[in-house]
Amino acid sequence: MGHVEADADETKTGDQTKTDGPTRRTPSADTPDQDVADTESSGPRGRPASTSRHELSRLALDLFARQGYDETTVDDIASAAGIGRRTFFRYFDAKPDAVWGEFDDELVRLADRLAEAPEDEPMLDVLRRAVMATNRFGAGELDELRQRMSLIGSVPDLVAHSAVRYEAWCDVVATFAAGRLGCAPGDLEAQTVARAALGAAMAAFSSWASTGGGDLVDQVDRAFRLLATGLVESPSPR
Amino acid sequence: MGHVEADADETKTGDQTKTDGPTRRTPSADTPDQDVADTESSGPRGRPASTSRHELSRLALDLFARQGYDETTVDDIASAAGIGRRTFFRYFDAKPDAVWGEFDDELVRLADRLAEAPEDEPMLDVLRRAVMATNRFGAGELDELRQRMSLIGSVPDLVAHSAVRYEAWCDVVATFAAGRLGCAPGDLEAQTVARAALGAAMAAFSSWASTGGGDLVDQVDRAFRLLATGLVESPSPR
DNA sequence: CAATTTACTGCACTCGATGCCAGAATGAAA
DNA sequence: TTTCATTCTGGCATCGAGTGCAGTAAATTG
Repeated sequence: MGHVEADADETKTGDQTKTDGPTRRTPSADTPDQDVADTESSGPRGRPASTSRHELSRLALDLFARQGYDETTVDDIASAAGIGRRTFFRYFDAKPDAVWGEFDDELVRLADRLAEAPEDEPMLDVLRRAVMATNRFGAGELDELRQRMSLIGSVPDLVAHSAVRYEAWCDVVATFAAGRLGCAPGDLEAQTVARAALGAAMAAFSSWASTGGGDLVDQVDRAFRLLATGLVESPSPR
Repeated sequence: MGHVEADADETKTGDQTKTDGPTRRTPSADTPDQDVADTESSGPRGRPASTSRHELSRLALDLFARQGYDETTVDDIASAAGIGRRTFFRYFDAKPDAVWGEFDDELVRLADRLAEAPEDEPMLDVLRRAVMATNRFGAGELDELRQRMSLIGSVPDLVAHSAVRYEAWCDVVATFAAGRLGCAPGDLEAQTVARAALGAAMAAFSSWASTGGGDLVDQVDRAFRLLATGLVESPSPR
């Protein structure tokens, strides 16, 4: 059970996954753009957050790179950030989450792109383009991304945790595929498409993160083209 | 006594993954076939194990089904089995491992089948048949398997842990694919094949475990055929 | 200043996991 | 029988992740 929640009625009130910080919007500690407020000068109401999710993430990543993931305790991260251990868990549900930047945001973007695609564009083309599009990063972010992906692929604890994230990704794709195929997201066809697509994306990431082999988006492109040709090298590719 | 192999510098110190019990061979507690020993009756040397991996697994599975995975502590399992908590961890590296029966054995069988396949049989056909073959279970085992897979797919902790197991599966397939494709197992092509195949297998399991939809082997068959046709329904050529 | 709102954090606790080590149960050699 | 080597057992202590609770700190508004 579990996987695909086909319905739309959102009965669950729970605050789902922590997306930003203690409440929801980053107060100002990270992004210096608070001019977008209402007409009047009205900062957020209560005590301002002492750090930000992104700040913590960067800090943690740094420690992981230096002394290893398992050798870095949450206490280490917290005290390095000048906050209490308990506060760390207000920003992240779990230690591994610090490695997954704003993954949830990317999920939403992916879903949007899939939904926007013209109906007559072949399913796998839509998927390929959408995944490519959601993985275009600026040169500045690329290094950090590579670091994240490398960790995620090598540290057992992170490999394990990644499954939960990837399953969410899968759900998005399965929902899209189900729409195209005219079946339920949980059906074999939609699930196969979704999980195979996930496989292609993971292969691209894996190969990109380990060997410095070229452009990430290009790897995604190649992996998905392989998928579309039944995993046989096509005679006349690009 | 198998291959004792005294000398030869044994660089691999780690006892790899616990495959059977405290040492390596099941003493006798579970499988009543010890006639394979030498001519003489020579039971194992030290104190006999008080239970077996399989016994513990069944017991744990039972508790999980009754009170839920998270609600069942290792202490619960241990005391239900009449052993100490510490002893549980002699049989299993971690709590989730109790749900994964003899997965490692299946991995070996898969690798064997892949290696035995004739060179001229198409790669995906070999994969499809091999996965199907390693998933034929007797009626007696099917219920337990369904229970396992259902847990693995629904309990977050188990979903997470599954990634580690599946990665081992992927490695086997990637090695095979690399041989067929003439590339390294870590290359994009082999990785894509391996992870897409894993996706197909997972989709089959998922769909089989959730909906009582028919035969497991048949689901595997269909998922892999979808893969081979570029994820396009192929009953009638377009 | 008081009230309100929001964030921080220490404390206590549960549970998974691990190292250490004494002890128990067995077969074999002396 | 005694002794020894071998192998499994399991209590104890310890660490780290994660959580509920309760109290505190900092900001805005009136």
